[in-house]
Amino acid sequence: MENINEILSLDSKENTSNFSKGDILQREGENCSKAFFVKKGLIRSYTIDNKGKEHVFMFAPEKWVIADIESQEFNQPAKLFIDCVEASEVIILDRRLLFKSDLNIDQLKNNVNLLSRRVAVLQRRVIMLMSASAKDRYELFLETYPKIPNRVPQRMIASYLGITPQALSTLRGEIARKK
Amino acid sequence: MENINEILSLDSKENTSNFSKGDILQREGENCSKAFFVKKGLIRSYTIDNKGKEHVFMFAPEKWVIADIESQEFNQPAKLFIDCVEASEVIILDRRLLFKSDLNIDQLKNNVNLLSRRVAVLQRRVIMLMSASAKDRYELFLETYPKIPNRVPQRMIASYLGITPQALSTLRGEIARKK
DNA sequence: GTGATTTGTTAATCTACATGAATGCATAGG
DNA sequence: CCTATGCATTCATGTAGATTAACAAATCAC
Repeated sequence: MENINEILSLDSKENTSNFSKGDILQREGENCSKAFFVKKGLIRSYTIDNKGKEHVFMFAPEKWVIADIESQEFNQPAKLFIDCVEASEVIILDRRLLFKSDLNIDQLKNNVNLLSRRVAVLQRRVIMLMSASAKDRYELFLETYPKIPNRVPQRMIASYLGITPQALSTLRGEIARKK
Repeated sequence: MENINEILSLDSKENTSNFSKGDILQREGENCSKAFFVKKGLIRSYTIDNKGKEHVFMFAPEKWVIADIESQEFNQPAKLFIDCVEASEVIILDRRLLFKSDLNIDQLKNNVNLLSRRVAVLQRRVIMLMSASAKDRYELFLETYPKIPNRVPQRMIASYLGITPQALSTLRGEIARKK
């Protein structure tokens, strides 16, 4: 969701809110018509499975948008939690504003591009999850989010990769030893 | 990509082509501006990793659309192969027609919805790949594609699930024994 | 039809990663 | 300041699924 000119132009019409580290913007089960644009800080979305285990779906550093598109699209209560990894400044957008209202052709084309980009990123992630080892996935994470590894606790990175913090620790140990 | 009225309306302007089982519609490395709408039959997309192993990305039975959106979006040569699991009748669409040309507002809104749906499906698949066991993934596959399990070779289902054919065979054995 | 290749199944062994527990550090609250 | 809780790391052990191999059934080529 890199092209953000349009979103920023909505800034004046929408609220910018400030949140502290750990604040929860959306809980599982809630009605979720909101999307969150990160002006400053770092937020993440995640599920909690039936064994109580967290699975980080994505991180959103500055200028990224985060939303529970699956639940919105199927008109279901939220499947994802969204909370702040750092203190953050967030523009809260109504999803209907982004996708449904009386936008003009250029805005709609822009949205088509935003969504295509999102599909592309997810396609890559699915292929990666199916075919790559934990080490390869860690390396792709570093590429995808080059600026955030030192801002995110190890356990969240592990959760994003689909492995345990212990496995990530061992992995990092091996990588460090090789260099 | 369930809402297909618009696509079907393009039918007359576009070519319908017939393919035999095994025919390849797109190869890795090719320029890929096409999307494929399946009128009849069954096609799939997949990657081949650097160890020569296939990973099925998705199946497209009747009325589904398949395309390598990642490569198109980033203007790269195709990452995905696309071929026919069964003899198929396919409408070949130019991606630019679907996403880029002078469409009217309703058509663009429709495309936004198609892409949102696609994002939603991929979000679900990512979460599933991260958190679910092979057995759970198999059950979700049966839900996602209720009509095709008997039309697709086991090895392709295994590949879609991210496991080996042997593991799937054992799994199916266990499920059958329990019933 | 016949032989050859591909497919699905079962079983033995191997391995990447999970799980559980112990330890040293850090950060937070009183 | 001290204690408590959480976090990262390491190690011992467990396990889901990979790998390899063998074989039967199905499909393909001719």
